[in-house]
Amino acid sequence: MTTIRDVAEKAGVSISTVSRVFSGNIVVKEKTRQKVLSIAQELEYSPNNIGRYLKSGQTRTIGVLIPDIRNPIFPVIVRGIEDMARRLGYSIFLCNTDEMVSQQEHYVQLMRSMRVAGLIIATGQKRSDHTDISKFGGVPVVSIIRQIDGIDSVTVDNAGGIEQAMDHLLQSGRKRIVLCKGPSSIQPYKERFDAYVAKMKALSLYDPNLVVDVNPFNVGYGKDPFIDTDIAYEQLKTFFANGLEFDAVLAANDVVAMKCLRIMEELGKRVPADVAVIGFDNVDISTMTVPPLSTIGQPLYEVGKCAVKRLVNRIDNPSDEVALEKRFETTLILRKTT
Amino acid sequence: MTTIRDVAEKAGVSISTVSRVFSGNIVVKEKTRQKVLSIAQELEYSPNNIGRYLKSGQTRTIGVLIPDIRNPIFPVIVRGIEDMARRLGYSIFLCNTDEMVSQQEHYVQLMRSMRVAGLIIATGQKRSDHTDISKFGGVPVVSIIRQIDGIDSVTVDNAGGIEQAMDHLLQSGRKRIVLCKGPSSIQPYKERFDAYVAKMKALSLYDPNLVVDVNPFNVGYGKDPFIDTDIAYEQLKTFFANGLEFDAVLAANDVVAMKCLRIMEELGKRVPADVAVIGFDNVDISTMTVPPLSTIGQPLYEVGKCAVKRLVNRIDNPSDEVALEKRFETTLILRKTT
DNA sequence: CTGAAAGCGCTTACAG
DNA sequence: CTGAAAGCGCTTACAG
Repeated sequence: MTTIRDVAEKAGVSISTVSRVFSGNIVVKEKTRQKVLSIAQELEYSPNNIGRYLKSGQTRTIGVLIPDIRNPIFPVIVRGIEDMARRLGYSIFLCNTDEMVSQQEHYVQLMRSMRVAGLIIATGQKRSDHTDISKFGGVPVVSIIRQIDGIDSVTVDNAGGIEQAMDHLLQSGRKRIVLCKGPSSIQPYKERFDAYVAKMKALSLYDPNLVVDVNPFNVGYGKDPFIDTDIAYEQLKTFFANGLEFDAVLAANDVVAMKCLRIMEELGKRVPADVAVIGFDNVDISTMTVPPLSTIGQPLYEVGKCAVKRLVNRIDNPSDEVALEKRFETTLILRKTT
Repeated sequence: MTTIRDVAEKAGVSISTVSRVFSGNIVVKEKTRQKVLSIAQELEYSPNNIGRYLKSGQTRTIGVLIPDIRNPIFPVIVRGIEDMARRLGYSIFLCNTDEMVSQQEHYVQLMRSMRVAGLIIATGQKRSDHTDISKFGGVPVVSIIRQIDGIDSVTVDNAGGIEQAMDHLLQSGRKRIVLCKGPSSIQPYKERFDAYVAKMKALSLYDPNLVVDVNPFNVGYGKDPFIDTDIAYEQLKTFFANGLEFDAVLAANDVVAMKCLRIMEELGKRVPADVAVIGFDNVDISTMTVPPLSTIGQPLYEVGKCAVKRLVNRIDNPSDEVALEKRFETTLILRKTT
C-alpha cells in the first residue's frame, strides 16, 4: 500500500504537507494542494486511519452490541444508528450477543481493544452482570431498549404503550383481555406485563388465567439459524385451544400477534368481530397481515438515531455527570384487527 | 488508558515481554507470565489493537456492504457473516449502501482507510459502476447474492429455484401462473424472471399479461424509515382487480407473497383451492402467514458463513488467480398455500 | 505556508 | 527466556 511518504516523495514536499492536505481545514498553498492531490490519486493513496488514530486518539468508531439482528426490531434500530453515525463521521462494528453474558463480555473486551470511541448496548436482560457499569472500562456507553442506572439511555415507554392498547380495547367493550407475555427476565416484557396487571386489577378485570407465557422468538438465539419448529405457536395453540373465554388478545410483540392471528383463524374466531388482536412494535410485517394488524408503535429508527447523538455527546463531554435518560412515547396504530 | 509501558514498568520487565504475554504462543517463563497478567488486570490493561496493527499489518476486520439491513434477507445473511467472522477472529463493520453508487463508493473508500482485511459486498444492481473491480484498490472482495466477473462470489441458483417452484405448480395442474416480478435492474430478480419466461414459453403457456412489475420494498431505501403507504400492495391490487384469469401466483419474494395472500383474501379467492401462492427466500415470516406460505428456500445463513470463509481464504492467499464461485441450490418448501 | 522531529502503542528480528 | 532498538503511518507543536 502506498503511504504518505510515497506521496510526499513523488510530490517533492514533506510528509507534513501531505498530511495537512488530507486532514482538511489546515492552510496549504492551493498549488501545492493540487499537486499533492493529483499525485495521491495517481498512486491510489488512501490515508491510513489506523496510523492517523495512533496520534490523534480518535477512532471515530462505535461498537453496537445487540442480542440478535434477526429479531425484527433491530434492523430498524441499527439502520437508525448507522445513518446517524455516518452523518457524524462514525463507522459501526456490529456484534450479536445472544443475550449471553459471556458473549457480551467478549465483545466489550474486543471493542475496548479496538479502541472504539463508544458503545451502544441493547440488552433486555435484567441480570446485573449484563449491566455492571464497571465492566465497560471507561468507554462511553449508551444503553438502548432498557434503562441502566448511571448510564445514558434511550428507551421507550412500555407501560404507556400498554395503557394505550388497553384503553383502546376497553373502549370497544373488551373485558377478557388475554396477555401473551414475553419472558420476565427481559425488562421490556416485564414492564408490559406489570402495566397490564396493574390496569386489569384497577378495573377488577384481572384473571391470571388470561396470561400466557410465550417464548417470542423460539429462541433460537445462539443456534445456527432460527429453528423451524415454532415453539411460540405451539405454546399459544395449546393455551387458546383450552376453551378459555376471551374477547381480546394483547401480544408481547407483532410477531407473536401474527401467530395469534393464525390461531384465531384455525379456531374459527373472527378478528376483530369475535376477538380483537393488538401487537406491539409496529414492525414492517404488521401492515401485511390478514387483516392488517393494529399495534403499538415504537419509534425504533428514532431510538437508533438518538442513541448515536447521545453517545457522541458523551464522547465529547465525558465528564458530564448526570446520565441522560431519553424515553420515547409510543403511538397507538389502528388498523383492522381491533 | 494504560499502555504496555505502564504494565512493563510496574511488573519490572521490558515491554517486549509484556507484548509476548499478550500475543500468546510465544514462550515466556510461567512466573513472569503470571506476574504480568496480574499487573495487567490490576491496571485494567487492554491491549491496543490499533498499535498492534501498525506493526503487524493485520486489522482482522471485515467491511460488510449491503443495500439495507431492513430487507429481511439481510439480517440472516449478516448473522451468518458475523458468526463465522467471530469464529475466525474477525470483527465486522456494517454499512448500508441503499444500492446507491455514491454511497457504495464512499464506504469502499472508508473501509480502505480503515484498512479492513477484506470486503463482503452485496449488490443486486446490474449497473457496472457497482461492480467495477478496479475501484476496490486491491482489497480482497467477495460478492454475495450476485456474481461479478473476476471476483470470488457466493450466490444462489435463482433460476433453479424458479424451476422448482414452477414444476411444483405445474404438477398440481396450474397453468395460468402469474409472476410478480421485482425490478430487472436487480440481478436476482432478473434471473428469476428469465427462468419463468423460458419455462412458460417452453410449455406454450407464456402470456405477458401474467407478469406484473412490483417494487418489493416500497423502496423506501434511503428514506428515513420505510414509507407506510404500501406501493407494492397498491400495484398488486390494481393488477389483480382487473379480472385476469389465473390459478397460481409466483412471487418475487416472501414479502410480496404475503401481500398477495392478503389480496386473494380481499378478492374472495381461496388459497390454495382457487389459487396457489408461492414465495421466494423462506424468510422467517413465511411460517407465520395464514395459511403458512410455500416458498423457495435460500440458505441465507450459509451464504453469510461461506462468504467469510472464502474471504479469509482470499486474504490468506491473495495471489490465487481464479475467482471462486460458489453457488448454493435452493430447496422447495411446501406449506399450505400450494 | 512548509519542514524536521518527536511520538502515539505496539511487534519483531537481533543479541545475549 | 528476556531486553534494547527500530519502525509501522500518521499528526502536531515548534521553528522558520
